[in-house]
Amino acid sequence: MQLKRADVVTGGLALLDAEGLDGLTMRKLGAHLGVRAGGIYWHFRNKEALLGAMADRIVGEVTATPLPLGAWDARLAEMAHRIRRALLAHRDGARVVAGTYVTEPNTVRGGQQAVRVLTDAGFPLDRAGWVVFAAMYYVLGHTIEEQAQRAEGDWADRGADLPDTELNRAMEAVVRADPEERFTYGLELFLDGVRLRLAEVRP
Amino acid sequence: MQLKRADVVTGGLALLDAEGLDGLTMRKLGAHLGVRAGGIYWHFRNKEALLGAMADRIVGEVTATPLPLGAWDARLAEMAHRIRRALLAHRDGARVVAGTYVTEPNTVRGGQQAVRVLTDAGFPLDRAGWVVFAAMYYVLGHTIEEQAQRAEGDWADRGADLPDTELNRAMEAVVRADPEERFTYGLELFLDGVRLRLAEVRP
DNA sequence: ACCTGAACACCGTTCAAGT
DNA sequence: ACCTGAACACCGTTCAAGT
Repeated sequence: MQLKRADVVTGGLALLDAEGLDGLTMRKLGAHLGVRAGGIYWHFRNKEALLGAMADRIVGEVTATPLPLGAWDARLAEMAHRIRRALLAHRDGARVVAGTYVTEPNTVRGGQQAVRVLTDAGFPLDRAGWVVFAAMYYVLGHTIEEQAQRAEGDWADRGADLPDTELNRAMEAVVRADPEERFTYGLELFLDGVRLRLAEVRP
Repeated sequence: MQLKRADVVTGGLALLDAEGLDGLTMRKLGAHLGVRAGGIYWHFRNKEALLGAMADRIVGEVTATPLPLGAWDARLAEMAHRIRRALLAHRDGARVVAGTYVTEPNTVRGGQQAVRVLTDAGFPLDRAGWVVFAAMYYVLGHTIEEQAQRAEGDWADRGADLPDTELNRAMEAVVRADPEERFTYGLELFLDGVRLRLAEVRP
């Protein structure tokens, strides 16, 4: 059976889960697919293009099922949580997605959906775009660190050589906290700002 | 003259500016320093450790000059802007810093300073840590994309193949907007949330 | 203490040639 | 159309040996 573009993406994600982003090489992927490394280049211009397609597949989970109806802020929060979960579903998923840019179909669809949630609520179109990008930066940053922490078991020891001051203990407590709760907290700070702006525009 | 740890970091940053993160190799850095690649390993355990030291030097700019006195939110905003500027001062600076973790001295000092700004304002210590990390995710995410955009001149063409709908034009307008203005807007959304939380705790 | 020389075990990418 | 074989130009890291 001949290889299709989608098979390469599927194989890439399987290899990603098995070896992580740093272990994802064209040679290993070729072996996994029963092909020499060079053969992949018939399907993808280069490794970056393949990673872009993988990223779009990961992000595709977000728009796979329709967003539940409800208040705009609940819908936006739901989207943010879905993105986080989609990224967490694959090893180094956040790093893969962070390294690619907006032009793939699922990513574009997701961005548009988020913008529409805001404009439907009365938010001006241009500022809605700014809000969506800003939120995405937060989600990516948070999840990248979550996965970095998950990868290295020795994260609890980070800063073990630091003096035991109240401040240092507070910093260490951050990385020991429940990631989901911490994610939600930061997301809500952000949404508070959006709510205020919306109240100004449409009182 | 013999090489010191600090010289390797300085040379690393010079090479980073010249070649970007992907062009920063141990061999090229060795050549730049008048040393074989292997020689660097006497000063740093591996490349990751070197990048960590470079990241801390970049971030060191933030605490180099004392924070002006004033309201807590103005001080926090000033720190965020300083971090952004420090990252922008070196090619791929944001990616370098995002790839390292909290334990280097300047990074720790900066984090502590930010936490103290919040606790001095009456914010509880543990939540202050959450806020500082969340803000850092936003700053890093924003600046990574800013620098990716700066690197590839063809960013304006991204999505040129997309249908010319109102939504797509809005998305494209985001990347064409003034980055500093966009950065400030997102930061303020975030600070609005913090202000609200502070008003709850200490009315 | 600080670095060289040389090797080890890899990379991404290209491209004539095969089927 | 789809892939092989083989090469090109690199990597990070290690380590005996030199000074």
